[in-house]
Amino acid sequence: MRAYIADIARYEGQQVTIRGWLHNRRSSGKIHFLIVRDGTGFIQAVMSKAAVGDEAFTRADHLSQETSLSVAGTVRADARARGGYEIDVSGIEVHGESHDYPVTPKEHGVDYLLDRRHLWIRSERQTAILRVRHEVIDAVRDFFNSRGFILCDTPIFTPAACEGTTTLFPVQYFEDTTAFLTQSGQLYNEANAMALGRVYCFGPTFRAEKSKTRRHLTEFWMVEPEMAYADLNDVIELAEGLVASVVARVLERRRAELQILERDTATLETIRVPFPRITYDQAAELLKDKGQPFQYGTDLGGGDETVLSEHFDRPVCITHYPAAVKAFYMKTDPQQPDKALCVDVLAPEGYGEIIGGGQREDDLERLQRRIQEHQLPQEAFEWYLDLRRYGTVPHGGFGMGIERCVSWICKLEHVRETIPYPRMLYRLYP
RNA sequence: UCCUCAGUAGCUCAAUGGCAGAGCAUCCGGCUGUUAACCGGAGGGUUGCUGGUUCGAGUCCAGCCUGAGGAGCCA
Repeated sequence: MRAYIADIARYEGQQVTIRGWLHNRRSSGKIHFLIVRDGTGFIQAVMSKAAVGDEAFTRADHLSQETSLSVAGTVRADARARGGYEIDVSGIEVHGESHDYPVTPKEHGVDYLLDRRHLWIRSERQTAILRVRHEVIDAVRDFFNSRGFILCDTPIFTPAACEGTTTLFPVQYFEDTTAFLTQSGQLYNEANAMALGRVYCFGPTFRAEKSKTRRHLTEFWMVEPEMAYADLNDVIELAEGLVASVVARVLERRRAELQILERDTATLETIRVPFPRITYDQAAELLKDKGQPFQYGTDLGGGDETVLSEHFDRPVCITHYPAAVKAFYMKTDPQQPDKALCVDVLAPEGYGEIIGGGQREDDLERLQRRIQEHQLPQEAFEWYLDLRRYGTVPHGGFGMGIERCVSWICKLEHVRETIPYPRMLYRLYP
């Protein structure tokens, strides 16, 4: 009977066949220990000479790492085994040999591994991360779907910049114009929200920033909800609910993966809404108290975010940034016109920004003025301005970076391990 | 674009300006409970590239290439 390793407990005492790959092998004269993986997990298959005979035993002498094979045998509970079960082998069928597999059980450098990312993802650690990624994405979808949000995806090819063209990838294909790869679904999302009320888009995003840091990718995935008839407080509550829900879901369903990653889950268990909220001004005070060199009026830098996110034991919401450092579509605060009705959510443990969003400018004239101030071509935004011409309402939303979120939940050193094939400055292969 | 660091066997790394080394991987042999198994043996090198200093350069100097970390910018 075909069985998956993840379900192996169900088959105790039964004869099963596992179809997978050889992860590692240890041998002595009359016994082979074969670590087999099938994508759902790892299990040790024990092959003794007495049980399978000399010929079959000798044929297994040279099975090498990542040989694809089917292993038939009896499932046996064993306290010595990781996972609690082993398979006593009765027979092996090899499907494809594998010689000199490049990713050995020993250490490798990052560059070496990234050049072999298509093989690296077979490793226990990488499969654990990719399962957490799957769970995060699944939890995000469930969160919005269960709250009545409609998935309404936005285009990848866009005619103009969301916030200027300097960090966009140009595409030469369309007649008489240069297209760009999207850096946010934001503007289209606003149109969708005026049609469907509460919407979200979820897709790849492209940033042509010359960023070389552990929190940047040139191609990453972002989920962006947008709500009609919503103010900044509604946006913050939605963001808090999403983050808490995603963390709870991963703790509920992917504890084994977090354990493989040696992730201390204590700091994740405590995450409950509401999150602490501070204004930009309070953040500036806090940075000053902590001796962080910080120029009031500028955006928070990576180091500033690290200091702030280490100060709180859960994600922290930072609101009311200076309008000057935020995008043109951010609504300014009527109480203090130099500040924007925006929110960034910083993940704890030094991970920094995972969410950015806020309330959008819903007044036609103020929005036109902002477009001029940012020296953007108004004709490219006429359709966007229509949203203010035909039944404008207060509305808002945010974007959450999936890779940064996964990186924090798994407590990784670098976001490049959170996506199957990372795209970075100087990294396009494989 | 700028700053810092790195590049030596298939991989991870050593080597005071003086014979190019180890562990793992591979191959051969041994071992019936191993957990990155272990023990013995063998093969494996244009020290990133170009030039310079020197009796002698993996090592010092200059330039270049490739990568990593960070800055700016951002999710």
